[in-house]
Amino acid sequence: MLTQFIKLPFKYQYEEMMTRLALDPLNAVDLENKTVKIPLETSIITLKSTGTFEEPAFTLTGVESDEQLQKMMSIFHFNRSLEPISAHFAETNLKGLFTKFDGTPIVTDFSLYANIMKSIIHQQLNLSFARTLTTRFVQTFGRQVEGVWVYPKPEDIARLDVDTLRNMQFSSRKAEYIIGVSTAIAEGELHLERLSTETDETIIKRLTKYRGIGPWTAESFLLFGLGRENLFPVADVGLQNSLKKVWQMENKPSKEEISAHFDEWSPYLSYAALYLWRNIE
DNA sequence: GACCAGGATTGCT
DNA sequence: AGCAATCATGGT
Repeated sequence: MLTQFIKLPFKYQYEEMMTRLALDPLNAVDLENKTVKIPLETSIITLKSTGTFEEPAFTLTGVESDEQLQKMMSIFHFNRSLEPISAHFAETNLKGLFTKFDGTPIVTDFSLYANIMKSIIHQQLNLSFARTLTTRFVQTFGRQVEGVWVYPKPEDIARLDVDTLRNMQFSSRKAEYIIGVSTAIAEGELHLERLSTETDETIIKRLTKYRGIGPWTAESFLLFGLGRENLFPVADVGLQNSLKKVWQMENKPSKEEISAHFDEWSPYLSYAALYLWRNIE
């Protein structure tokens, strides 16, 4: 396919989104040229911004199939408008946040397996060390396509032993989780793409059966793997801290104090979470 | 040096 | 069902 041209009928914070992507050293982001290279299967697709916040426009090069095009549209939230979401939250107690961060999309990870691995690695670690570990993981076991790092295949990770990861500063428990989940995927027992058509509840139930995948990781899969719109990880400390700030509280709010607002924020709970995270970046 | 971090599991009441 | 200890290590 030739170059694709895309125009969006809604406001979109491309530069801000790119800056967030650039926080992960594995992402091939070029802020000067406003491009990012995305590895899909064996080819690299380049996204470039040619528009503005008010009138977003983009070019896509390297797309080889309609399926890849749809995948890109989905990853970057080009296929659904952000306007109804802004309108919805303008009537809620998060109005200020949604004014301030208007046009922030949910950008999903580039592969479902990458999402799960990244989440397990990030569990309980501060962001900077978590990124170090993730980068080390990908650059040791993954591969490069046209200069862009790609996560390894589950089969490759399934073959590792715990000590290999331990020597790379993974805890043995984290190493067990990573190898165990990768093994289940490699053997076909856990098929993430097939699972992705199920309901949120079913997916959480299925995923949390595996050692190393708890509620936080399962919810992260729904939100940043699949881009599901209506969930709020109440157990996430970052969200608790953000709400404490927004509501000007002495202490972090309890799960009950948070979930009391779910009716008000639904059916876009995920955006509430995303904009709250942005509030503490 | 304590305490926390975009948690999860295990074992104990 | 609910709590506490445990896990490894870097950041503050």
